[in-house]
Amino acid sequence: MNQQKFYITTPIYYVNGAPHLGHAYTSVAADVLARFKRLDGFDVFFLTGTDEHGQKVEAAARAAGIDPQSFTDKVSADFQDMARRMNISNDDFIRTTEARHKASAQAIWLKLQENGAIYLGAYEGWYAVRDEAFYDEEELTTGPDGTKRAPSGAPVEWVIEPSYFFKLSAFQDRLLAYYEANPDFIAPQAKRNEILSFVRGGLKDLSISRTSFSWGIPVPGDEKHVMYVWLDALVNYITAAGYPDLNGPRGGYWPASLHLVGKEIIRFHAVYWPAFLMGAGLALPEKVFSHGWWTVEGEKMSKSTGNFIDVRPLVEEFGLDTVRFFLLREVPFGNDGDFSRKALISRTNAELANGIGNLAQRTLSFIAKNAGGVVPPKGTLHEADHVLLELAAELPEKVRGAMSRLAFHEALDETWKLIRAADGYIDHQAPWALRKSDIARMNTVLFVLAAVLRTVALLLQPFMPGSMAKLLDQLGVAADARQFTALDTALAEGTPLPAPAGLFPRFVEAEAK
RNA sequence: GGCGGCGUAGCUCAGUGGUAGAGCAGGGGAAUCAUAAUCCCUUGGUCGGAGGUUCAAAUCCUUCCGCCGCUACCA
Repeated sequence: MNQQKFYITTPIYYVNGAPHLGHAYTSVAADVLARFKRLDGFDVFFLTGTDEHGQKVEAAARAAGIDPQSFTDKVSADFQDMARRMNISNDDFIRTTEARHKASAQAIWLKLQENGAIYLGAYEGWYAVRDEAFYDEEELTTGPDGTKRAPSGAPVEWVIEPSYFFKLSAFQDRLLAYYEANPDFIAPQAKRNEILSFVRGGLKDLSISRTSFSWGIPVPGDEKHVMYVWLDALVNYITAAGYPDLNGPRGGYWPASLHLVGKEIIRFHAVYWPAFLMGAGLALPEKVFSHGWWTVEGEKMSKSTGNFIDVRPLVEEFGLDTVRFFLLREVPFGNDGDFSRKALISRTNAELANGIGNLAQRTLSFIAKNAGGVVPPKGTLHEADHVLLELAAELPEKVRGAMSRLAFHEALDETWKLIRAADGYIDHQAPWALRKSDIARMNTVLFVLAAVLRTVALLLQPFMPGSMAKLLDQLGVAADARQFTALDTALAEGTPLPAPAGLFPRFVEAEAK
């Protein structure tokens, strides 16, 4: 069987700081999509990793008093720990300091050179030796003695340094034609508009080598230069597919189906990266999706306030699936949102504890006590049963549609409509009354509820893998019957069920003293 | 300045020409299987302001006000 391939990536995270909520968000979103596609029968390759070169990393290592490689080893390990603790199902974790990546980046450089997309020129600008940085004319101030100074106060001088350039300007028309021919390449729409406007405004050639520091991949044939970090970094996506040998076991995954990125790096992925690929004669990714940023308790996360939050303590306190759910439920993907303790508690109590948790508990404990602890026999279906089952039968396509647009919150919203409908159904059918009057009818009602719960649990697996595995266990669904194809088969009557146990405890905030 | 987005119930948002919607929060009632969870009913908006097109506008046009994003070579 030739499965359809789905290759999804997170950005590789820059190791000059520790992992925080923003990184976790991208990874969880990518993970949910990867899991969804696997359950839906795709051959998925899911990549994440760390971006480890560049001046900032070199400086951060120096500040920490260790060599850059030891420094990046440490920070990269922390990102890998976060991925593990968030239950991220990546198939590979790439580091740009790995030999396979150096080989790939140098190979693509040579290809670009061979294709005439690279030339040696000079980068000119106002440079502050003290800051080791270039500044724009507008950023400069004039000191009391009439000399130009950087915003930091450091003196600047006009520096001309040799640099290799990528002929980005030559790709403007081809990029615009590509955006035109592939209207969904950049999403959401507002970001596409920004990129279109940027590219239409004219592209300048891009300086793609540096001589002012050495922590990077050497330029082949001119080792005084290291490669510009973004060229180095972006290439990771194709390195993982085996480049320069795309005939290997993973070559079939290229081009990537989806690059998930934060909105601050959309340009690199939607302009530079496709241009590099065009220059190297390689296929372009199908889609780049830019998601929004989180504020925390209404405050922007920033270096100056130091209010970056690590999700790991939150996972300890609230549970992993609760945090995963909240991240994708609270805010439409693509929008900015606010992460507040109050919202996390009220959202998860209302929808997890009181919603699916309570529905599962009331159904399963009723079955355990009154239906012999097996999936009850289905009798004749009434109108109300058909209505609810029909709603459940329509859910997979609704969720699939939402997921294809990366509308996670919409997929969850549709699922919760069914959960609320099931709560209404159980109240109206009142199996606790049927227990005394009509056992066959009671069993039918319980069967319908169990069937609906199975549909919900199967579809929610990507979002909350641990909790939904528990729920499926409690519904007696075999481990090999949890792919989405199982949605087409009926729940087996008479299957013995284990004792039910709570899924999502209600969170009660400890009284402040 | 240029380009783009947004402004709809207390909150978060859906709704792109045909009698204003959802969830949460608020109010009233019911039920008791369940994690005191659930169900039913309900309060609440001159859809940022003004003008225009149309038989009909939250939805199209003009203008004004407010908020936000992009406007490249640190990543």
